[in-house]
Amino acid sequence: MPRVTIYSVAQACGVSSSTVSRAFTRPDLVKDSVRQRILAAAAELGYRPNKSARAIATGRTAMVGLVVPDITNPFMPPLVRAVQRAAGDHDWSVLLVDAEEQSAAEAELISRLHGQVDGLILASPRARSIDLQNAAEDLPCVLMNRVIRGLPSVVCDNGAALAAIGDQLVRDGHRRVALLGGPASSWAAQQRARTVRAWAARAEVVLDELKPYDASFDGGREAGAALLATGTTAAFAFDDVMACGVLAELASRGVAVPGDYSVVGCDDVLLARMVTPSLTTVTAPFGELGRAAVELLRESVAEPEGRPSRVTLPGVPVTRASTGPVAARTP
Amino acid sequence: MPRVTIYSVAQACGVSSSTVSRAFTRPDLVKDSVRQRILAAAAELGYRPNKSARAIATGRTAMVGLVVPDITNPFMPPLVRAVQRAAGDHDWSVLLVDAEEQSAAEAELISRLHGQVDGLILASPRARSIDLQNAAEDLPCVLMNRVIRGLPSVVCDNGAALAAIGDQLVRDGHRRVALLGGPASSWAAQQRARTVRAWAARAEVVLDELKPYDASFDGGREAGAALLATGTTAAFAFDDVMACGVLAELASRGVAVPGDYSVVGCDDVLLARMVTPSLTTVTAPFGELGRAAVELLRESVAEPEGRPSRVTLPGVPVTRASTGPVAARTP
DNA sequence: CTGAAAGCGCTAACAA
DNA sequence: TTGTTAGCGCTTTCAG
Repeated sequence: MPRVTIYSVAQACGVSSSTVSRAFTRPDLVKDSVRQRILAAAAELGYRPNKSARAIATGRTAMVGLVVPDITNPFMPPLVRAVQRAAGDHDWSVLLVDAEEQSAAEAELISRLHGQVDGLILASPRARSIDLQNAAEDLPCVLMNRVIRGLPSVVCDNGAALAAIGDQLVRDGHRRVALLGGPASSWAAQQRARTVRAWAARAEVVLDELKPYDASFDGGREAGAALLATGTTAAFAFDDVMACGVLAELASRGVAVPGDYSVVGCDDVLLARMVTPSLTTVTAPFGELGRAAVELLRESVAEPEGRPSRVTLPGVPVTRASTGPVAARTP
Repeated sequence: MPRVTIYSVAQACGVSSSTVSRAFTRPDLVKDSVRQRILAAAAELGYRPNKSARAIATGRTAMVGLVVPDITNPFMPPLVRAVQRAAGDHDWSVLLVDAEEQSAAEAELISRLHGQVDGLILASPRARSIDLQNAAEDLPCVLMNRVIRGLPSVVCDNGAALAAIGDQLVRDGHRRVALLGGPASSWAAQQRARTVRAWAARAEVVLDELKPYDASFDGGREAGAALLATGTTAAFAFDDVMACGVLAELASRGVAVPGDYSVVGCDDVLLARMVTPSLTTVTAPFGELGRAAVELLRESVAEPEGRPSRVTLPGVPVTRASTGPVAARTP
């Protein structure tokens, strides 16, 4: 069974291969009647344009590389979905690369993608800025959840949402809250810490910044244990996963949430709804983040030398069951 | 800056382009000294083989399509990672396609991949068997967690593990347990139901099969509510996600787990450790599942007409905090 | 609006 | 062991 190509279709229609090609890529250049005939014959024969051939002829692969530091982090799947959907809207396929938490390996993985994809979306990359900048020399790149000089990026600004949740805490009587920072090297962690600090200053709340914990469930457990010694009545965790660890630790120590202690997460991953109590957190606009990233990447592909854009999307506060009024001190 | 191709490298070395090509693809056919020279020049010039060109010349894209029904299901990320790692070991890239829970769309998505990938791994596909069989006509396919006549597949057998957990339940005094089946159309759900039934018969335990619930957190909540009316003291949930829903519902109704009721999940996704109490469940051997799938796919690509193999890997029981002895009836 | 022809970068006989 | 020569399937000038 010989493969069906533009030539088979052309022959079947009595036109030249170029006309068939045009019928698919520049339909406006082909007379209506002819185009119809071609499309019909193509469908009939089961013709599928060969992507590789097209790629080699045009220099475009119609693929975008999506590099994630850790696909098992619940933040990623919704993001992957969003990116993929947005990419699909432009007939781009997504080549997924999971760095398996090896930040040092990211650069290497990225360089492997060269020539295979038209551009890269780097979701919360952990590699060194310099390596990322180098990677971007070769290939259009868009960052998500990180900002690096000279590169386009889309980030989520949780400042207002965290402040709103903080204000509610204050109304609930909390006067002293803890901040559980994420890894010091994480851009998002720095960002969130900064906005929480700013809020605390404004709200005249005492903020206890605990040492950075790992952005993981176990990191959260550690943090949860440490929390108890602080005299705080509420905590902002770096993200939902860490917050879950805090919840688990508090539960194991018989501390009631939100009765005795309030916990705030961030990102609103699926998990946030699944734990008991469900987490008060900040919903990341996954869909829009993905769309924006793809949009920026298209710009960057179209105009590699253009000035890098930055898109900032606000997170949305959601109050659930992990926060509440400070318990009346019953001695 | 002209792109660097085998020709640039050839010229730089004073050899022909084919020799350069060989130096990369069939190094054994090139004299050592020459190969060294070529590799050095290539590195110097920053040569990267163009995948599309190679694909069009060889008919192989070195890509595998990984189709998942729902990337946000926590079962998938570890599987994606495993497949990707195994694929990478053979220098295959992974094109990820998330069907976004639209089982009807799967077939369409699959057919889009035709020509773009050398083969397909379909993880827990929900499309109709006939559509999947048709897809496989065009393209080597391997199924995961589903068995369809004529297609190679790798599945996880949780029978022994579930039985072991069940036996422990019996030792803990449980005499009547519930089975929360997943969606009736799910192969895995049928499979699990079957093995639990078999165990119950053997163990002489009364099994209450509740109507199929959605394999989701909310499905689990519903199930949890229904459970209370059954007179059972323990339940096998279809998977961990559903089990989490059950936990949440029981918690909200003041039912202590495992004090008043025991809950068993399945798969051991990250989530299983994060909930309180942590879930007794069956660990799926993700790494091996991924490796096996890639291995079968390679066979299938090499020998499209070969008899389809089947690999079955056993799940491993893990006892955590969601199961325990039946509470003494205190009237 | 359509066809002829020249590549895109690489591989794979076939010769040498 | 190496070079020559055709392609792979598609796009894209350039003529017509």
